[in-house]
Amino acid sequence: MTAHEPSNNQLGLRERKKLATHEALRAAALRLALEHGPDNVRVNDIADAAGVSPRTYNNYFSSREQAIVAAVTAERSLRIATVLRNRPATEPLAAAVIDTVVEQYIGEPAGDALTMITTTPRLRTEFIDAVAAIQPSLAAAIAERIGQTDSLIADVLAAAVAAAVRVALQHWVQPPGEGMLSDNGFVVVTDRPLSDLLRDALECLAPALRAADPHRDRQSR
Amino acid sequence: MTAHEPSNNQLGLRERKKLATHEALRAAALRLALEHGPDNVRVNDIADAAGVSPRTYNNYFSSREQAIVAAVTAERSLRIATVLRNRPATEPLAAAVIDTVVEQYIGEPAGDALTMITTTPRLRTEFIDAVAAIQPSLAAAIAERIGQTDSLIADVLAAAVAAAVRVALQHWVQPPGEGMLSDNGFVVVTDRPLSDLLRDALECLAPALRAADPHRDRQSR
DNA sequence: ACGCAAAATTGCGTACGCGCAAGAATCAGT
DNA sequence: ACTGATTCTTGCGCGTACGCAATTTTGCGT
Repeated sequence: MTAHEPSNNQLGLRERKKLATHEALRAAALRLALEHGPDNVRVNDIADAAGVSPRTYNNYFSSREQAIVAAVTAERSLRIATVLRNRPATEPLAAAVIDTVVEQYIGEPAGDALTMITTTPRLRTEFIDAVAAIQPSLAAAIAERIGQTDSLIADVLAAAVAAAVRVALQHWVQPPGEGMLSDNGFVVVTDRPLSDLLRDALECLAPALRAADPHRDRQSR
Repeated sequence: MTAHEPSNNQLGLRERKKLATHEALRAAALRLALEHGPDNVRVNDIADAAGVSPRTYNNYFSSREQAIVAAVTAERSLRIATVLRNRPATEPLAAAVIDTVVEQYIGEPAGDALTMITTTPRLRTEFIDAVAAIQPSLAAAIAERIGQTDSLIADVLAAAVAAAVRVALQHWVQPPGEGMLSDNGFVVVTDRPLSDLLRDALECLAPALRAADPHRDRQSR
C-alpha cells in the first residue's frame, strides 16, 4: 500500500515542514532587513527569528541576501506562469508574454522593500540575478503554449526574456554613461520609467517569439 | 587634469603590473587546479604561486573558481568581438553573430581543462555564469553594427545571445530531465554535440537579430 | 505497533569573501 | 627631483559558506 498520504494535504509532513521553514526564513529575513537595515542583520539573527540553527539557514539559502530577495521574488515567478496560462490561447505568444512580464514588474506591492533592494548594492546584484529564477516556470508555460516536446527552444526563449528583464533593470538602476554619476551615487536616477524600458527590451525579442508561435497568422506589429 | 595616459608607453606601468598579476593569478590557478585537482587547491596556494598575498587575490577575483574559469574564458570574450568586427559589413547580422559565437565554442584548445570544468560542479556553475562575460563586448560589437545610439537594444540582444549559449551549455552537461517523456512515451535524448545545441539555441534568436538589422534586404531562411 | 531506511537538523571546524585602515608604489604638476 | 594625490597592496578581523559526522525526525513496509 503506497498510498499513505496524510488526509490533511497532498503533501507529506516532511515537505510541509520544509516549506514552512523556508517561508519562515524568508519572512524573518525581510522583516529584520526592513527593521534594522539590510547591513545590520546577521544570519544568526534570521535563523534565531525562524527558530532554526544558523547552519540550517545555509541549507536553504546560499547567501545572506538571497533570503531577503527571495521574499520579494518568491511568488512572482509562479504568478508569471499562471497568468500566462490564463491568457486566451488564441492570443499571439509575443503579446501574451510581454504583457504578462511587464505587468508583474510594475505593479509593485512591495514598494517599501523594493526601494531597499535598489539602494543596497549587494541586494541589487542579488535581485538582478534573481530574475533568472523565472526561467523554469516561464519555460514550462511557453513550452505548453507552443506545444513543443523539445525543451531547448522554450528554455532559450524563457532565458532570453529573463535576460531582457535583467538588462532593463540594469539600465534602470544605472544610467549607461559613466558621466551620469550623481555625487553620492545614490540611486535610481531614472531618465525613463521602468515600464518603458521593459517594453522596449522585450519588444526586441518579439520577432523570436513570433517565429516560435505555432498559430501565428498575420500578427500586426 | 587627471588623464591616465602616460606619454612613455601605450599603457602605464601601473596598468601593466595590474594586468601581469591578473595573468599570473589566472595561470597559477589553472596550473594548480590541473595538478592537484580543483578541490585540493587553496586560495593561499594560488596567491603564493603568483607572489601576492591572499588578500590581493580577492581584489582580482571574487571567488576561488573564478580564476580557474577565467583562464579558459579570458580572451574568448574579446575574440568574439574582434571576429565579429572583421566580418563583412554586408553580411546579415544574424548569420554573423551565430557563426562567430558557435565558432568560438567548438574549437576547444583547452580540452584538458574543459573536461575538468565540466566534471566539477562548482566549476561548472562558474563556467556557465562566465558566458555572461561576453555580453559587454558583444553588445559593443552589435551596437557598432546596427549603428544605434541607444544601447538598450544592443544590450538586450547580446544578453539574449549569452543566455542562449548558457542554455545550450546547460542542456549539454545535463542529461535531459528525468521526467522528460514525450506524448508517445519516448524519452527525448539530447545527447547531441554541443555545436548542434548551440546552433539550435541561437537560431531561435535569429528573427530578433534580423529585426534589429538595419540593412536586412532579402535574407534567406 | 514496531523497526529500519531516508532525510533533515545541528555542532564543529576550516576556508573564503570582504570591509577597513596603514603602508608602499605610481602618477601629475611644479 | 620634490610634493601631494591616487591607487594598489597587505595584515587584520568579522561574518559567511560548506563539508563532515552525530543526532533527531519522518516515511514506509512488515
